[in-house]
Amino acid sequence: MKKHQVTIIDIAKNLGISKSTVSRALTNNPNVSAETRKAVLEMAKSLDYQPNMLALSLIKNETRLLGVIIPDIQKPFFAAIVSGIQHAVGRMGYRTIIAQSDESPQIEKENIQALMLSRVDGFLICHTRDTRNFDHVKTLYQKGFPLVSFARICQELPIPKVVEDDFNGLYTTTQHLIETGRRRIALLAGPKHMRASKLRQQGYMAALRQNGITYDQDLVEHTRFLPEHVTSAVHKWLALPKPPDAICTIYDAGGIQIIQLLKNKGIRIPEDIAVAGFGNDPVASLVEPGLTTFEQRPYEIGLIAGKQMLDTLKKKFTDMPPEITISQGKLIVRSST
Amino acid sequence: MKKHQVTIIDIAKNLGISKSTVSRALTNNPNVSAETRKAVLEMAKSLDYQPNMLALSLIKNETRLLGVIIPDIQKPFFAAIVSGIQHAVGRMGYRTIIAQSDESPQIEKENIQALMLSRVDGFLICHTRDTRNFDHVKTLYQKGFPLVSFARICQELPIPKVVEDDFNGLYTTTQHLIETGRRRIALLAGPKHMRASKLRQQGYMAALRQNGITYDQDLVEHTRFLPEHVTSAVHKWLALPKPPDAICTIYDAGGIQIIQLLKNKGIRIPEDIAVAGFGNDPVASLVEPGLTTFEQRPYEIGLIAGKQMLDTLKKKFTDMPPEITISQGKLIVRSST
DNA sequence: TATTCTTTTGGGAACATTCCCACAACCGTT
DNA sequence: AACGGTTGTGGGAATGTTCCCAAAAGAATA
Repeated sequence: MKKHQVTIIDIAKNLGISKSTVSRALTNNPNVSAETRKAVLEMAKSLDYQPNMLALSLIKNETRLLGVIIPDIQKPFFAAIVSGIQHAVGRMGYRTIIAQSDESPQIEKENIQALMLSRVDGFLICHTRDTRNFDHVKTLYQKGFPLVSFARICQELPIPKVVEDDFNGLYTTTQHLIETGRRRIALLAGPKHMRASKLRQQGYMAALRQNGITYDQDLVEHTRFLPEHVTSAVHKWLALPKPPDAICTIYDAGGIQIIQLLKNKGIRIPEDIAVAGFGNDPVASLVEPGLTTFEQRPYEIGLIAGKQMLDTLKKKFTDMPPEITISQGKLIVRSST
Repeated sequence: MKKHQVTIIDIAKNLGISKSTVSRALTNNPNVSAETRKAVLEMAKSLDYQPNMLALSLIKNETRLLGVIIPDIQKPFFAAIVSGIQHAVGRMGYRTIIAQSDESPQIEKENIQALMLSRVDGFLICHTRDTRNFDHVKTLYQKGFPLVSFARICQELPIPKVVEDDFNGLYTTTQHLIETGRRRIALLAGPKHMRASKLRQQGYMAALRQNGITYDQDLVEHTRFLPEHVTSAVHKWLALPKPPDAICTIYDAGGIQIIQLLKNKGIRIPEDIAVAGFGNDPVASLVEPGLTTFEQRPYEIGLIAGKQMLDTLKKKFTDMPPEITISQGKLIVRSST
């Protein structure tokens, strides 16, 4: 079944020369006579020789493979980032191994350890919503692996980071809601410990403060991005003596679910309650009414992250501590507000 | 920067024993005394030894890496398949390198050649919508690479194939439209040479025939899945002396676009024209009206394809020619029909 | 013709690991 | 005491490649 693979030694034997000479001919080394090179190239072609990258990797200790750790490839946001990363690093001959953590910190850790053993040349990591311990990434850092952190970043290491326009996104969205006459604006946030959620909430609070609206703790709910959390948050808000006249969320899927819930209850959007999201997922424009949302460009985030990885691999960042890069976004107003 | 990596030779030197013995202790080979094994394990731990999979791969000529070739990871259909594949093969310690062809047959070919050089252990391939020449896959087959073809399959090789419920899907959908009183049913198909498109069209035609409806060539349009093709098809149909009272498509994105187009023209759905899709993309339930569609389970397709790959790797299919597997679907009726 | 310089080639180490073979040490049996 | 068996260990080949060093062959100079 599996026949002997053709090696440079086979070429050498067939031509009665040494493997060193064959290697030179194949690698464009100048120290070969023109006729020898020609003979080697022809023989390589006729034997259908394929270089064995494994042997090369072993010598150079470089695989040209990058590990990409994401929670879930089925989320359009992550799929777009992966696409961006691949297009950025593919030009330089790097391939990516995608590993999904399924939002489990344990699996995230296992994936990283497995890819470390596979000797990938670097890691691009987006943590699970529950990752709070970063020891596994610190180990990577100590071992000298090039690292780039994106979206849900690790702040405890001096590595390149690419994030969304968190603060500004919710600041702008909240500002827009206030400008359209809303005063009791609820916020569907994420896990309390999560950096992006905290920043987005700060943007929301800053807009309220700037417009002289007092912050009402009852109008802010924290979720772990699960549908049941959204349902209970909405029910809680609707049961308030003074229910909100607008709800903004830190993620589109939550906004879309809220639209469905409110429609089912016969509540008019945006007349009774306005709804806004974050991210501009492909679905945001398809729901009825269209979801007002702060656009993010995940593909661009991937491109930037990939670029940063290439720079790190070229050791451009030997001294200067790598900065955090914010991918700008903009508000897209649709009929939900 | 990059310090010397710890090898079994370092362990051997530190303990004053040979590398063979260290190797045995580390691989649970029985021919080591209990005390030696203990000493080796402790030393390995204290030196933070990490086995080098590259060397192992070189010896065994096996990387535990699989190449997955898809057109576009940003399409939910392919993202779900990838997820299924990963979960199926991950259990057996296989990792996947995802390569996107961006619907370009040329890039598809280049990706396959690059991954071949990287010595992946097998390929799971979904071709571009324009791939008609399969020489690159035949080369792979001749070289003995395990192959699995899914969704847009290559029919010219005796390899495992996993496909959607093509014929039945459009047969059932068309049948449903007829049962709800439709008589002039248009079909938005795909490229003429594409197997899935042909089969789906056959399902559509079979349902018409069985109900005594004569096939009208004017009601069938072929697209390359681009939005502009959809627009011109719809315009053409609406300009007919007797426009259709239903439109079914072989992909959800087309159906959704048609819904938008008709709504913009003030045409009522489903009263004036009913619309049906294929695939049950996540968005199908979110548009208004909800898109009736024939559900496919891409995650399941991925699981099956991954399973078939594992079987092929275990050489289960030495003799029997591998069959084509059809992932069953079912009609989901929503308010667009 | 001898000497130096350049070009081309071959031999072997190195990368990290496993596996086969040989040998030593120890044990029990005759 | 000699023999056969088991158990633990070391040495070296093998995987496919590159790279360094030495040497051979050829060309150019004195």
